[in-house]
Amino acid sequence: MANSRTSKPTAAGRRSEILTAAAQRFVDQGFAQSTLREIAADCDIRPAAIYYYFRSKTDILTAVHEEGMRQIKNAVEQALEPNDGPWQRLEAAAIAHLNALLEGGVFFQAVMQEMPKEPTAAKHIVALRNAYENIFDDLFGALDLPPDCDRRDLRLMLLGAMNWSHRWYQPGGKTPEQLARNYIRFLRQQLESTE
Amino acid sequence: MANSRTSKPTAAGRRSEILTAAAQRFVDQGFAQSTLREIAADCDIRPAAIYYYFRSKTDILTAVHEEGMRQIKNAVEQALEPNDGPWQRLEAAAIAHLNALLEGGVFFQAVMQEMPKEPTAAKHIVALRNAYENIFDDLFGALDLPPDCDRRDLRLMLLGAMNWSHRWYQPGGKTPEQLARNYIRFLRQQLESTE
DNA sequence: GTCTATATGCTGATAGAC
DNA sequence: GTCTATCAGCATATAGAC
Repeated sequence: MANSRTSKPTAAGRRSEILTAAAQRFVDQGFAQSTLREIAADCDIRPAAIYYYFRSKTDILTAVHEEGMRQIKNAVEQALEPNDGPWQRLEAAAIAHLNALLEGGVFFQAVMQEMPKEPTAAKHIVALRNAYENIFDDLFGALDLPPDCDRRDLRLMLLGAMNWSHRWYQPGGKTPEQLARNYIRFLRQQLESTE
Repeated sequence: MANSRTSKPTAAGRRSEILTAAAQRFVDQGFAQSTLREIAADCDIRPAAIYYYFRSKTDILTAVHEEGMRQIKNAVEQALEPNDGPWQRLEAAAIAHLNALLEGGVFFQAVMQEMPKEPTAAKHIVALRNAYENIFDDLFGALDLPPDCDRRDLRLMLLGAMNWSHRWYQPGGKTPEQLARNYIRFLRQQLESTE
């Protein structure tokens, strides 16, 4: 990584270099097991230099979450075609979500692994996450479903199944896209049996 | 907890007292953030005394997993009535699983939160978990499903949705039983559309 | 503005007392 | 057999150099 031997690696890209290294460590080892020393070593700087760019270790995790949520929101919104049907739109969102989680950048993967424990940071992150999940709320709201069918439970089921998949996913089997299509298909029977 | 002021609290129950305190801490704070000092304080013993009962901190986590897997296997197997239909049996297993995860003892909750990272311990735990998940493999295998329906994906979807639920679950809303019934119902349309 | 030498406290674990 | 005083090292973070 880090083709940082070009001109001045300082200042501009350094902060994002630290952020990427941290996100990778958090994904691989978890937050608590990742030390500032390791992260600094990954960036060829001294541990204490990190404190010029971030106020604390928790601050780094918070920044990782912000970047991860920004990326996934973009990815899903770009995948949505306004003229598609509601099920197609939901499927497109699910594919984008699962692709980002299983094969995308480390930031969103880090998001799904561990939240900041510190209360104020946690509250901030939860708000970001809710804003993202609202996208899925709208997508489920647009479906034509039987009245006894709890859309919230449906959404929780789909997102839960997808989010949990990064615990067992191994590249080489089904692709994220195939997996997402299947998950959607399983739920879609619900609709088709009423028509 | 710990009505340990009866006669000799030593030796016999002490190991399980440590194990329970550790499991609780792991659930509340995660493995790395939980210190032996805290666990010892919970049991009114000195930190180093733990080493009489366990070889290392990782050993404690491994023991917690073993106990958790033992408990969930028992709970699910006892919930299965041999004479019920395949969907009823699957539903009963899902209810038992989700009940244990969301309202049951701390051991199974700890299991779902964090695996041992040390390779040999991890391998051992993965084997235990596979043995448990085979129960669900059998339950899905007994269903009468369309041939193009991948049972493995179905199982992964159901277990993923359930396992993820302990990230957002708050007592007071839907009960684990209601939730499990809904998850099963969403999948079950699959069968009914073929009959 | 950018980074470093260094402090302070806490960690898991050991060697050995009762 | 049961438990404790204590170690050696690493954690994050600060005060201050360039």
